[in-house]
Amino acid sequence: MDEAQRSGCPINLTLEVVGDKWSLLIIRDMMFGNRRHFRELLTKSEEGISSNILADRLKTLLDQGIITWADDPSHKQKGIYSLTEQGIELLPILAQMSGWGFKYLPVSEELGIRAKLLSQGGPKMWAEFMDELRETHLGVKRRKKAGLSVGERLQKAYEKVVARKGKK
Amino acid sequence: MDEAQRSGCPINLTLEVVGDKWSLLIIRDMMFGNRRHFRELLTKSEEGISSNILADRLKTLLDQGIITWADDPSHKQKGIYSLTEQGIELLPILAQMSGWGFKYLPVSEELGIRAKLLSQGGPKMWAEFMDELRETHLGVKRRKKAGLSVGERLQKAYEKVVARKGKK
DNA sequence: TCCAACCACTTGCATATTGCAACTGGTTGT
DNA sequence: ACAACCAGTTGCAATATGCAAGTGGTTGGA
Repeated sequence: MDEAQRSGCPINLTLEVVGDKWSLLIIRDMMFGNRRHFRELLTKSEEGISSNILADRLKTLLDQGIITWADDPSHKQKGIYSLTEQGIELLPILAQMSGWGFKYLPVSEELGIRAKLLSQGGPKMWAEFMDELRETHLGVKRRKKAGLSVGERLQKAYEKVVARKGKK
Repeated sequence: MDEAQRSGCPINLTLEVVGDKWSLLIIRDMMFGNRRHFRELLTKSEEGISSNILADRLKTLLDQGIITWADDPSHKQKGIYSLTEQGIELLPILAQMSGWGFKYLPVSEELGIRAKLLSQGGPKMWAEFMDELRETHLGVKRRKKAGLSVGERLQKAYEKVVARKGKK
């Protein structure tokens, strides 16, 4: 990793941290797919990241304070990666990217449904989802809302599309 | 450019289009700095992109329908690059990145002031700025609002910080 | 107890992308 | 007529990425 930065512009600095093709996908999988172990991130992602790149990116994200690492008490070798508050606050960026991609790019139906819901839900839904992430990743308790969580709603919608497509 | 895509996920697709270290900086300079010619983008950016990379990225952005190119009637060699609606709608992504970078990264004071204002202004200010961009880049007339435009306000704020820092 | 499967990576090497500097061919203003 | 400006292109070195295989260890079941 190089330390020389190109400029003090916030957009530039953000791009220097997460502006590559993989970092935000790892964050996405941690947020929406609840992938927390190395192996999960490696094998359960749509895109097939290779292990050396994944290792390198996780290291960078750790250094940057976007994720943290902890032992998994259930397994001596497993570690659990968690998002920090800083990492959780990347959600609005992902949500905006998701909405833009959904509008202008050839998104697949099953993977687009989340983008659609998230986009329709707007900042209010994002804030709710971020609160859920704070609970899962930071252990911050929150008041139970009535009905399904945002995470659950997104998951259900995804599964519904997959089921429907499988039937056809 | 390769055509093989990694997945139909909207976030992934967006990253494949603008997920490199330069594309969004070019868009940023077109939006906030009103850089419209090759030479302006090349020399007046904070970061110092090299000409071959700039040429390559402009080509990609053209192919993707994010910008357009037109002759500059005032100069036979000059071309003018403009944002399309699709390009203008990248603003919320830039605004979110800007806000996140401002909050968590070592942003310089003069370059951070825009991020701060844009973040405080929220989606309403972004929408107004996008309307201004539609006027400048697409020729869409809009109703004049009272007072300074968002673009002008951001520019004034920037100049004010620069002037103050120069004095010290 | 043994062994296959799983765990988190690391290593070596080929390929692709980036970055620098110089260069091209043309236009504009004085 | 000539220097400065215009939009790039070219060649090459340095860096980053991607693939496949390997490392050293843990776990769970027969």
